[in-house]
Amino acid sequence: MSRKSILKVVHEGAKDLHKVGLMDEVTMREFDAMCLPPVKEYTAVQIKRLRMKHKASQAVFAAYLNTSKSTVQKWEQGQKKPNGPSLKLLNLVEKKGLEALS
Amino acid sequence: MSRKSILKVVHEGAKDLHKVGLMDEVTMREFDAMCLPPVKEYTAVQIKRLRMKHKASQAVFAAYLNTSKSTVQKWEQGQKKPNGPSLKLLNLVEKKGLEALS
DNA sequence: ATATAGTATAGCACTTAGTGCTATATATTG
DNA sequence: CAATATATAGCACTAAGTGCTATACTATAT
Repeated sequence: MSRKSILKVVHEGAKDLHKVGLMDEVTMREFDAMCLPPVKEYTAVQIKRLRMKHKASQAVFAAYLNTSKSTVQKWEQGQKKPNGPSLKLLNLVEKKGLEALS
Repeated sequence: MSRKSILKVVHEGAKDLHKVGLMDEVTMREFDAMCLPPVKEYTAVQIKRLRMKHKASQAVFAAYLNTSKSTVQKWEQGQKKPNGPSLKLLNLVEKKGLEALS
């Protein structure tokens, strides 16, 4: 059994506890946060591939992420690395597509 | 007729053009980007309200946004303002809930 | 009553992402 | 050829972000 599926099962169990009233809302939220999928990091070329996969120019891609064109350029050239929230957005794009940011 | 609905109608028309083949994928993406909903700004207290509305502690909220607890604190105290990508995430939370970031 | 744990506020020092600008190169299209 | 869109590149500045520590306020449990 993979580590991932173990987490999933435990999480299901926690949701049951919540239904029965043994775990309140706030604690439940805490638990959910601990089960958040790890945020993946990207290399410069991976970012570029991700963008082109969605047929977006640097300008358009930047618009979706609400950042500047030059920032996207620096990511793709490896001059700068996207910080936490930016990485989160990149992960969302990979998982759910650009439209998920609309 | 509101400006918003005008944009919506024009956008629908563009999608039709796309279906008929008069507008290619790339151009379509450009168009979509221009129709992106404006990203709303938040005051310190608005950020705090948004977080509490979702029954999340500062630590949990930070985890969802993939940022640090102290950054969330500074936002809520008005010491710092969330940058572009962070604002985008806050907008997503308000529109689709915290779970949308999973 | 007091100890414990979770949460929130506050301040400090440092690092680096982010921004804006300009310039150049290259397709690509009219 | 001219013109537009796109991408690469470098520079200088600002401010967000991070990590840390300390304090205070709950609320719950012992």
